[in-house]
Amino acid sequence: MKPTVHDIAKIAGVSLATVDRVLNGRPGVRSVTRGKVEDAITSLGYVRDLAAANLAKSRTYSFVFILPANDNSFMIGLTEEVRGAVARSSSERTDIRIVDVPPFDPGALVASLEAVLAEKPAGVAFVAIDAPEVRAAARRLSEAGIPMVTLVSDLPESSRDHYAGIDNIAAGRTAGSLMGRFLSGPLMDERGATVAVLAGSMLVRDHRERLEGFSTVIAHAYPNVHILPVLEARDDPALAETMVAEALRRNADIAGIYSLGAGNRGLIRALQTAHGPRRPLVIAHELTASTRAALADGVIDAVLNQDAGHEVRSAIRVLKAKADGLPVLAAQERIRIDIFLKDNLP
Amino acid sequence: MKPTVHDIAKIAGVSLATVDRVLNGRPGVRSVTRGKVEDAITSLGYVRDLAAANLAKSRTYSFVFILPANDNSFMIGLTEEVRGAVARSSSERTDIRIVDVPPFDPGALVASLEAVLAEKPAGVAFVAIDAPEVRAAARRLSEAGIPMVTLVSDLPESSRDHYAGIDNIAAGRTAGSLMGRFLSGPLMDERGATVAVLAGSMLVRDHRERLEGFSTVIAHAYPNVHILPVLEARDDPALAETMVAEALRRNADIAGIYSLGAGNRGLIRALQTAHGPRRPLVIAHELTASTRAALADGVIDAVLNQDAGHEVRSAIRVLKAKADGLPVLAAQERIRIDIFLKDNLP
DNA sequence: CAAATTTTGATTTACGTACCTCAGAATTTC
DNA sequence: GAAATTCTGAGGTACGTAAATCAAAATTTG
Repeated sequence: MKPTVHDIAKIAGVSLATVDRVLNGRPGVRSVTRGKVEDAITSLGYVRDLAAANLAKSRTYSFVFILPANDNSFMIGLTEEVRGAVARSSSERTDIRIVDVPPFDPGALVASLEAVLAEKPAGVAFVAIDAPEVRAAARRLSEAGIPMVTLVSDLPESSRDHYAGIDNIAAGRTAGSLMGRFLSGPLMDERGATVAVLAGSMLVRDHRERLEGFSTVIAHAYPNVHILPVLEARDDPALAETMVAEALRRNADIAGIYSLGAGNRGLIRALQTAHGPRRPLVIAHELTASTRAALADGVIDAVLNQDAGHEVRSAIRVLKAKADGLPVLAAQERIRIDIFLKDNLP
Repeated sequence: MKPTVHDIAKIAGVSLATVDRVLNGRPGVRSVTRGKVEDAITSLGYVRDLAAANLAKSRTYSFVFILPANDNSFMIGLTEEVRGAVARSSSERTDIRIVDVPPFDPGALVASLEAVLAEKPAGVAFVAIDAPEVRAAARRLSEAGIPMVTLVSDLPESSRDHYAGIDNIAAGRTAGSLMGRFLSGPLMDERGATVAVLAGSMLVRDHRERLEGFSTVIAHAYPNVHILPVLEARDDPALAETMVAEALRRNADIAGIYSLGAGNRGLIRALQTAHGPRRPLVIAHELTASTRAALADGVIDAVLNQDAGHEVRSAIRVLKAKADGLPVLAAQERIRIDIFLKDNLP
């Protein structure tokens, strides 16, 4: 039988009230008595029954998710997943609020974080922007003892407790490796091959890191692949379409395209209307309705994906664990880089 | 405020005891009264608080995991993950027992299932063997109302409630697609390329399905890739080593190897000692210490993996949900086919 | 040594559900 | 219409913890 507070009281020779005072750090216990109780706790191997404790406290975990109001499919999907968690909140004892912020705007994010700080929730998740003022705001939340998880884009060397997202350098490296291997052969002659990179913004850390990983692998393992200057389309489908179309027109020998950001609808349209000598090899990020269709049609060759649902569920689990001072299961919370070819589409 | 049993009693104009009788299907309620209570339940949108109910029942979920006593790294890792779950069992209200069975032995598996049936646990997970007698034993468990989850290898069209494992046909297709693309070019001349397949046993469904997916893609998309007759090494490292060494000796022009089973230690040893004109392209299954090292060293080119930890945690979640008659979150329980290149090793 | 203060014990209520008993009411059966 | 049977209500205890009150004991302070 699992030991209970009653067992502790019996073993320590004190009353239940004193055990409760020790367990919940309430005042009014001499240190000798506290010692006896603590000894009993360790000797019995007591662990508090969280379900019973939460029931007694009639506790709900109040969490805030700060999400950029970006209209690309990935962010919409992410928001949808958070909504799903909101729908499940009653059975999970959570109370999740979604706060929208303008995208790519450090000031707005800081303002939201400050507002959140005032209401003292049990935890906060947000898509980070890598800026000093955001880091400072995060520090204030941390000092207020509010658990914090970054979603999708990280804020390293900050006071956040956890990052629920993929390793973007590894993702970039993987894309580079696939690009190199797929190009070697049919699409590459002795003079090498030219590759274009389409990004959202080099201000966002995840995009920078993907590019870094990609470039490193290409430079080291596939030296005769040349990378063109990065096209920054701000994750905007329309802008992406014109930029890619323009690039394909100028450079007829583009053999591969790596799209490391969002807004792939535009990329796909540009690819479908272009008619060069041969179709370029395309690797993109995030499995959405449009990239999935493009993959099935052979317009895109591979999609690297991060599972938004997993990220959201993981963020919630971690926030709960941190709120309770419990350890997290690292293996369960690692977000994978999914690689989809048309053969393993779910 | 979430409605409670007290609210139902108030709204329905009955006592708490009657509400309890209706909720827990106890006898002694006239159908008119039952109707009033049920109306109140639906109108209030009442859902029973599982945590409180489990506390009141001081319930623990007793689960049995039947695992083949195979000594390859994957099965050892799987068992390890179940052990981890056992370690967490006190905080998760589970009581998990591990039962070992001899591998590839339908009779032994049936005997274990029968033994499990006698003790009436709250759920059973097992690595299925695709045989009629196993299907029959599963039916008996199902008729006894015991939730059942197949792990790693499925028993389709049976009475199991859920399969916690990957889509092996898709895995085989993915391997075929990677093999075809990676071979096209440097390793393939006009005459095509020869590929060897190493399997455990064609008696196990997951191996058959992987081969099926692989062969289909090769036949359709890469017709000038020739597949040699399958080598069946019973997931035994020693046997695998001799068979692969022998095959490489006979067939100097093997350009690729697809290892779709376990026991890759032997394959790797054979590859390291062989010295043909050029290293074959190798795609294997399951990320273990040895395949990971081989991937890092460039002896293996890609590893398809199923996350044993995810499978075990998923099986437990699903068994719990089934035991409680709750729905499962399909997206959360889908086991991914992880693709690892040396660039995205975790 | 008395007074003030701190520490401790005993007891209670609560969280939301399960499960039990017993008495009384309603209904059915004869 | 009485007896037997079936329903229903009222109330309690339990699960393991939280949190409160109040009195009694121990300790410290003056």
